[in-house]
Amino acid sequence: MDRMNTEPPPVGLRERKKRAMRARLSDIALRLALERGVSQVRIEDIASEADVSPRTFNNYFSSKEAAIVGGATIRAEDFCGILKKMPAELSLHDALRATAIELFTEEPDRDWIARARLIRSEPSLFAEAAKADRSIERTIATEIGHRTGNDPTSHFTPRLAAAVTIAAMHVAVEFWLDSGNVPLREIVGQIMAKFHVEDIAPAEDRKDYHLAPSDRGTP
Amino acid sequence: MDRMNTEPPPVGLRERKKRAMRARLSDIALRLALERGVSQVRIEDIASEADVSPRTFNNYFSSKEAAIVGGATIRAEDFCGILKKMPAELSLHDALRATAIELFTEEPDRDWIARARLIRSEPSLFAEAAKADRSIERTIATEIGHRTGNDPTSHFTPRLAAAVTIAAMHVAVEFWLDSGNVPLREIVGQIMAKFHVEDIAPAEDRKDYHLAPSDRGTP
DNA sequence: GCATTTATTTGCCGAACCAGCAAGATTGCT
DNA sequence: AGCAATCTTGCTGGTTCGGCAAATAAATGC
Repeated sequence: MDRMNTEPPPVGLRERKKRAMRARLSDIALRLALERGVSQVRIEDIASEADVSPRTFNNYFSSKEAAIVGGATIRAEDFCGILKKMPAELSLHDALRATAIELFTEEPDRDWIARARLIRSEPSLFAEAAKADRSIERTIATEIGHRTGNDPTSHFTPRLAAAVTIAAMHVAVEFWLDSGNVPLREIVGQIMAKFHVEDIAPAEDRKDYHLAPSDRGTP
Repeated sequence: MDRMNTEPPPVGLRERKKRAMRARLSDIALRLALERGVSQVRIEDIASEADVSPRTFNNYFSSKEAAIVGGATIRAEDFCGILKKMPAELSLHDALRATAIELFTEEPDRDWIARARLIRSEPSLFAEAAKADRSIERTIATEIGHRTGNDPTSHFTPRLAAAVTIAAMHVAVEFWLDSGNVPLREIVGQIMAKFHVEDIAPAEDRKDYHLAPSDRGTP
């Protein structure tokens, strides 16, 4: 009866608790890492601050590095969401540039900045972040392929566009971290204007890599 | 007197043994990982095959992942060496493209291919490789800065050029691994032609931060 | 040569990581 | 309230990885 509205649509209370715990562990991990340095943080420390057992921590994250980085691992959908809304008239590169800029319209908050700096200063964190980036790149490549009407499996253009875009955003963030108080979106805009990825030319399709029908068995 | 030629210039016997051991451990690690899968290889296994103690393994590599990936970590100097020799008349992008192509003139051997595949299939290895790539990227960025006559610290162009070039080479390799028997250098050439990084324009130095007069015209 | 210095190998150790397992506690649904 | 699904937790064992110091090997000096 009156329960109809109270239904747990995508978010049951259980799911929310789970996400909250994940976020909390991630926050604590980040804070401790900033205070003491990554190597001086033990899983036990994080767990005890969160009032859970160390074992529980490992149910959420497979390493402290994953916890520290993990909070920032939601961007791929954002990017794709924005890209999807870009008018079809735009060239691929213009669309990507606009997307990247829009992704950073609001300036990052303190935590995001601190995390970004930390990731770039600690190789173990950088490695962890790279793992995440890999799947992000694939997601974006798929979306680009969707937009340009071809499949990342048989054409490299989507993959290339995704890879260079991500690389450019990384450079932008890194440069921004080192520079003064210029808005990040400015730098992103400038950097995305400093290079150019070609949209796929329908003519030079799969002809030049004669790998069309066969191959592509096991990657 | 006659000692002048016999001096141990870069290579003492000690140094050679060291490198040989490093290479041997790396080879064994790779082979075992290919045979059993990375997670089924223990440090002890590698060490015992190499007839050294496990402790010694850790003197050479800080993890088995590092050992597996480590063999392929010499490329930066190669790239820079080739880039240095590129005629100054070439635009930056042309130079980078030519460098990338030359870097892959000889087709990779079996081991290289196997390692490349493995790295791309195992996240832990991919992460390790990413760590290495980071310093490679910096080295290349410095070299590019040297060529274009500006400092990666105060300008983002060298960093951007390095980052997108590396990203492109990765895409090329990955695509090549999945595709038939097209020469790798072909794919590298095609991919490097699908995008373009601008050489730095001496005019738009650091001034244009935060004024970006509708970005320089892109044709 | 032989002694000295310098670098490497090794064993021993301990702190820490991390996943499987099964019991106990929570939550969701009816 | 009762039942099923899920989450938490302690326990555990295998593994990692670096510090330390003694033994061993290589390079240097005399």
